[in-house]
Amino acid sequence: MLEIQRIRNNKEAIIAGLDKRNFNVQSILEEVLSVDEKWRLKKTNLESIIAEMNKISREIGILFGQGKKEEGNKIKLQITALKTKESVLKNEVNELHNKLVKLMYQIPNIPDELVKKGNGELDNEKIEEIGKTPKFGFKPLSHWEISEKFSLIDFELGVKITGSGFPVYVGQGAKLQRALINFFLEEGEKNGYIEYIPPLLVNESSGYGTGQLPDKEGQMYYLEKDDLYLIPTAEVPLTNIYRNVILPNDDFSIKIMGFTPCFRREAGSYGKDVRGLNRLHQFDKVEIVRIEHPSNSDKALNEMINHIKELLNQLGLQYRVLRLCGGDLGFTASITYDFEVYSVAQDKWLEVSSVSRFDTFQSTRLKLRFKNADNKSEYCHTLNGSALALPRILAALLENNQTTNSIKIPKVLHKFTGFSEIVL
RNA sequence: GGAGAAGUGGCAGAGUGGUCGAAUGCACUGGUCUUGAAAACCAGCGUACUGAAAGGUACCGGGGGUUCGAAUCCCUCCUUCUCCGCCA
Repeated sequence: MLEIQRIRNNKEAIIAGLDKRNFNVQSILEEVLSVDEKWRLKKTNLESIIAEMNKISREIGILFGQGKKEEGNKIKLQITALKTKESVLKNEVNELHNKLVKLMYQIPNIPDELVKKGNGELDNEKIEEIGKTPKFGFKPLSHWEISEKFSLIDFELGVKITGSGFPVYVGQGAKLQRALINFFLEEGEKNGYIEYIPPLLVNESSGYGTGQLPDKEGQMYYLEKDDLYLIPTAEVPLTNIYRNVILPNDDFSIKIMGFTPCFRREAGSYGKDVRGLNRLHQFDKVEIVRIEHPSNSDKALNEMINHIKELLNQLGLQYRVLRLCGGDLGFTASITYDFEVYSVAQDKWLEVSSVSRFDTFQSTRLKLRFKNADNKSEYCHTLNGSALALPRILAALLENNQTTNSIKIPKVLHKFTGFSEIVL
């Protein structure tokens, strides 16, 4: 969430920034400021009453210590009036604070200067497009047709075992999947990321820490019996490693990654969007996360972008990079670049990665800080990105590398798959 | 799952109702001494909110309660350890 100081001091800039999201924040901000002021006033008031009570209590202690019981009991009466005042004020302060937090949780992150105002997908800026559209001498099949033809993925079996959106990878399909995971992890390692295998279920605090809660509650699977959520992305457990952490100095750059399955309810999705591997309830992903000094977060973002481009280059996929407009930007991000690969058979761009900088939006919730040169704590910047999400990469690989009787496997994967093509 | 014990500052470890934000040791930082280092000695050494500052407030696993007053008593949850049961 935004720092309250920032709201106090930069109201106009925040309004202008959020206008790019078409988010009219003016009335919320005004309410925040007025609640904040009332809250601080009442709190000061309350604290001075408590201070008075503490003082009297201490005196009572001294009197009792000296055996002056009667005098002590006499003073006790002074406190009764203060106590009533205290409990009333305490309720007011709590109420105001809850109200304040609730309001603050409604305010999304301020978009970066580079982010353009826009309504949705159509207003995203294309930054670059790399690679060529493959040519076929025949009508290319969709990946779900290929999966069936070569027995790589069994969607119906998934329906039988669980339900739609839970595909079963079989034989060489499974191995290809595993190869991609290994390839992504190995590239991450080359780029200095430390690998974690985190829990796939997280508690409520973790959900709040990275911002999935409260605004994306419906998107996550929830286990009521144990009060736990299935992770929608490894971002949640990975970033929460650093919840409530104060890094000891200002010289740090934390690079971590993890492969996990991801679970998303995707309520409301339907039709051709969910066909095949396009949108799943369970999918695999390698996620990279960085914790950075504010002055280094832009550099980190660029490194991440280059890292992802390199992955796509090595896989030989045609792709484009988009900078999301304000309207399409996620709640917690200040800037996001989406990577989309082109699927010939579907004539469609498929999102395979999303790299975001959150500035201090997550770290304020996480209470993730570092000690600066003056030994004061400051909030870190957090960033994350998919490197990469598997299903759509697999879809594009199958579709773009098909011949009439085989699938060619990109060279970089051979050492992981043990085969260079899949044949009928 | 059942029975028991325990959770205190970076670590170790006192404190079982009153001036305790918390003894002591170690670690760490600064200083004295020394050619330098070690040792010794002296001093400092948690976080957050609020305030111009002085100060105030909160925090002894989390939450709630009793009390004029809680690290200390009560309730509840979490975690760790020991024993039993079950088990990949």
